[in-house]
Amino acid sequence: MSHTVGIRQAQKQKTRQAFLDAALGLLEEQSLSSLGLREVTRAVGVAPTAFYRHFRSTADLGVALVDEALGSLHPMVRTTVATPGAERITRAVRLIADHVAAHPAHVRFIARERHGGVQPVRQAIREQLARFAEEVKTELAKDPEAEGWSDEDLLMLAHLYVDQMLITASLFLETLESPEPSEAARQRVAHIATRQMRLISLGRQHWLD
Amino acid sequence: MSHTVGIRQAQKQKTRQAFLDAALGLLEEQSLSSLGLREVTRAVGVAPTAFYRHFRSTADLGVALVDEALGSLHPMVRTTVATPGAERITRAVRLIADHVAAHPAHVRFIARERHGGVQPVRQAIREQLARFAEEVKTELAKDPEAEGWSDEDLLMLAHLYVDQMLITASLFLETLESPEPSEAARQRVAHIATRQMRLISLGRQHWLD
DNA sequence: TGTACATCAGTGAACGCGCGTTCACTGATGTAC
DNA sequence: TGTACATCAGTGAACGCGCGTTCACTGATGTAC
Repeated sequence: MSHTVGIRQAQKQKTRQAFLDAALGLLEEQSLSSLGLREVTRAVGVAPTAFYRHFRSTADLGVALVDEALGSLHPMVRTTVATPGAERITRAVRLIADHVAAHPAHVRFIARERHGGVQPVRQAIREQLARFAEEVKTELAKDPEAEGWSDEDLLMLAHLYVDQMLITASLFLETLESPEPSEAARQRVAHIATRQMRLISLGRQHWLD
Repeated sequence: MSHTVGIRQAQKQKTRQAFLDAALGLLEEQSLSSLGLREVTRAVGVAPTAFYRHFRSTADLGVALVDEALGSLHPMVRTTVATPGAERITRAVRLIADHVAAHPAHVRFIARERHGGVQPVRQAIREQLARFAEEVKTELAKDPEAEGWSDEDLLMLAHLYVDQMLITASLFLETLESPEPSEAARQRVAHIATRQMRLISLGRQHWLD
């Protein structure tokens, strides 16, 4: 009764994932526009031509990586922003810190390629970030504080939060990249990020004064 | 009496500048980590080996580009932030819009390589941005509004402004890159950026409440 | 269950090409007298 | 001002190498009956 995927298709998925993992590893020290197809296949341990069974080009692989890196993050961001009161900022900063610690290569990839040299990948990231902004806007709109706010202003604020989250993620990343990664450095970033978001929230509270 | 540079040195400077200009052009559509040495010399119209008379590597050239792109911007940022009152934000947004319109390739380069795949270039950009933040902090400290603020909080705020300026610059850039660059799109970015900075300023005013 | 054929993920050889770097060079510019 | 030597920005040939892409292939998996 239960439908199994088939050995062939399962194996194909596995190889595809191996391509994504290998590429992500190689992209820690270079950008996508210099990533070679043969380099990736070598890291996976297959023939160069096998690449074409999965992706048209490294740009195509890059777009797949964008979805992997950001696709599953939407519900978590939504939930975090939906947290009421002062706890929202604390949770947001912790979410970012944990996510960077758990998936540093994904975060680096997004930060790097957001303005990188491969147009379709930039586009894919821009679309994902626009989705995040829309979702943050939707959650912010539910706050009592959102009363009297125009849709336009809420979206402006949502973008401010999303950009701020990205900046914070990239600062956490730098603490991991440093020769001597320290808990103290992470605490410092968390401290600054928390206060920057508090300052923005304060601005929000007095926006309609 | 006047000291001329010498024909040889003047010619060398001219060639060096041709390298920088050519590289900047090529970097509109790729990132530094994929920029080839031969590609640059071909664009300049000299032999590949001439490159080594000026730079050790393309990474070295990248660092030179960082200084060219950001080095001369410090006095302008200082003056703008020193503007008192509500005019400060208007002037800052106009400064950014004008700078992006005048030097789009420089702005794109900085946005792209800030998190790019070439460590020395990332480092150079980080140092320049830290200088900007310090300078903004110094100017902010002169405001009456800065009374009661700790140095740490002023620097936190300065970073927020600097990051915000970069985000705005990169949004102006996107309006130029779009297939149909419109004055309306630029106005929209200016409008949003102005209100985002106003919101931050509002937060600043109520920080010590 | 068994057989005969179709599909298709991964192979391996081959291609032409542009890459970064080396080296000894040339000839205009600079300098000492 | 003129001469003899030094400097050095740019040259051009040569190198070994890895690149992306093509093609016909193999053999395990899937499917029809």
